[in-house]
Amino acid sequence: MTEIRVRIAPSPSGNLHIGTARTALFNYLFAKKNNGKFVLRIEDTDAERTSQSYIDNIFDSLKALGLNWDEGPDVGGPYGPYTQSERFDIYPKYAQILLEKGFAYECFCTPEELEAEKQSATQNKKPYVYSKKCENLSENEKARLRAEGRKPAIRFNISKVQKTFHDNSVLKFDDLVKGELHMDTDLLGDFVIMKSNGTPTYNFAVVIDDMLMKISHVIRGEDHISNTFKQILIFEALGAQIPKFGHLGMILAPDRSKLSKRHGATAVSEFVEKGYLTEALINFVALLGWSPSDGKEIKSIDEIAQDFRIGDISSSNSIFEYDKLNWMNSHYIKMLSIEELKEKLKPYLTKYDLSELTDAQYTRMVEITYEPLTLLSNITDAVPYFFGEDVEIEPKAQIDVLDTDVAQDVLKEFLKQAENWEFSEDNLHEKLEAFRAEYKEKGIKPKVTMWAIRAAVTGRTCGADMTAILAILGKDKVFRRIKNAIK
RNA sequence: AGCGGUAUCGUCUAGUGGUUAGGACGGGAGAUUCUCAUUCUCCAAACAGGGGUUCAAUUCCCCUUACCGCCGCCA
Repeated sequence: MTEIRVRIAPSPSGNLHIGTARTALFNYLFAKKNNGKFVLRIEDTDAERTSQSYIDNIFDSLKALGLNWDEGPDVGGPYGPYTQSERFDIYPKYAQILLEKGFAYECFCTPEELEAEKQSATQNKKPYVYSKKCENLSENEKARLRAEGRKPAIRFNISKVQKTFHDNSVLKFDDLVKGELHMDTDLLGDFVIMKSNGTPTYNFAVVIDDMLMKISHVIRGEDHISNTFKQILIFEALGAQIPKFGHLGMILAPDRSKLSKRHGATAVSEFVEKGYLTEALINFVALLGWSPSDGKEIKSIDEIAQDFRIGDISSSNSIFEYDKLNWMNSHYIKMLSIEELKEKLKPYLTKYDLSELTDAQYTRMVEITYEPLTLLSNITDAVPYFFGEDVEIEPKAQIDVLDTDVAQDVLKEFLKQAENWEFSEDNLHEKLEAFRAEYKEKGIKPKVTMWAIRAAVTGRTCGADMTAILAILGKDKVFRRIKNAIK
């Protein structure tokens, strides 16, 4: 039995996209489930669009998501290098083999000539297919063209290969997720495998690398289906073993267009900055197309791997809805321990002076404020009143609460009574309960009583547990703020 | 235009030749609470349309429609 080897092959022309992350995840899951290897390969044949910061971002994001690779540019492996730009000496050799076998030919067409072909095709409302006019150039003609200074590209001879290995022009393969797929290869057109500058095109480099790296299963987005037909033909022309293919539906934005910047975050790192937990991201994205056999949706990556069956992946596109992601994120936040939370929340509290709070106070603050968080970043706006001597009063709290006679009365009474209170949480809890009861006697709802205190102390009409807030702030600050609120 | 793919509540999905078509998010109602939130209970919400095949079709086949993707010396 041959080893299961899968790969994720991102192109570093941008930060790691959430869609790429999902593809990586499914590859990872497939490898884990089948005791296979998960390979990372960087596809940077287009130097123009590549940047080191993108490469770093891809590495960091994949790691953060827990999608650790067994072989890759940094960790190496038996089939390296794992960065295509470091493999440029490999591809021409195989192009040469194809040339010699007659499965490829040199093409001297200029961009202008090619453009003209395309133009006439669109004018005649026909799909564009390369004319093959360079297929049978004589050695003399090639020499003449070369003398003109023209550098040839190398094209793959589709029909020649198809005819050599198949009875008719239809090519079929069994897709792991979509079932049997077929295509009339006459419609494909002889595509370039080596550019005139000597670098390979995507379709060629992928095949050479997948072959050399002994990739057994290629799991990728369905936008690659038509490439797959071309790639299978290259495998055949080279006499190589053809991997199994599985094509995943795409992730679409809520408006059913491709998920892009204008829909919000697209890069994993952006989601993380916004305060999404990578565990939530992984869990959510796994549920796009895959569903657990026991119906329990909250699952760790390991649990998902256990239950993973590639054939059960939905073959349709799915829409990326924030509602569920947000719900899931808040769920994962609630599963964090307080110690973990204290650390993870710190990056979002830099605008405050945390040294104002003792560790015990900070702990308590986190305990009483984490529950409503959807994003870790929500903490920023949830806690300003824990810091500084005074507090900013929201207009709503001022007008609806503090400006009322009841509130003014409550505050004055509170000041009087609390003078002798010990500001421990237990004690406050007891005292406040009695305080509320007292006002309830007078026909003032508990809610109204507490609103007055809350508005004066926090500047808001809603927020965390009031007793704990008072205990954390301490008598001095609480009295100071209440006095400020009294007219 | 051509080619390929997909089609179950608004969204992610389960499921079956005979089911009250299930769950989750979101939405609505209520309970709890000092507020927001949490939690709990309940409710509404779907088999794209048309033909077949069959005793029976959401399920199998065909067509239509819609949507997505691909048609580069980008990946």
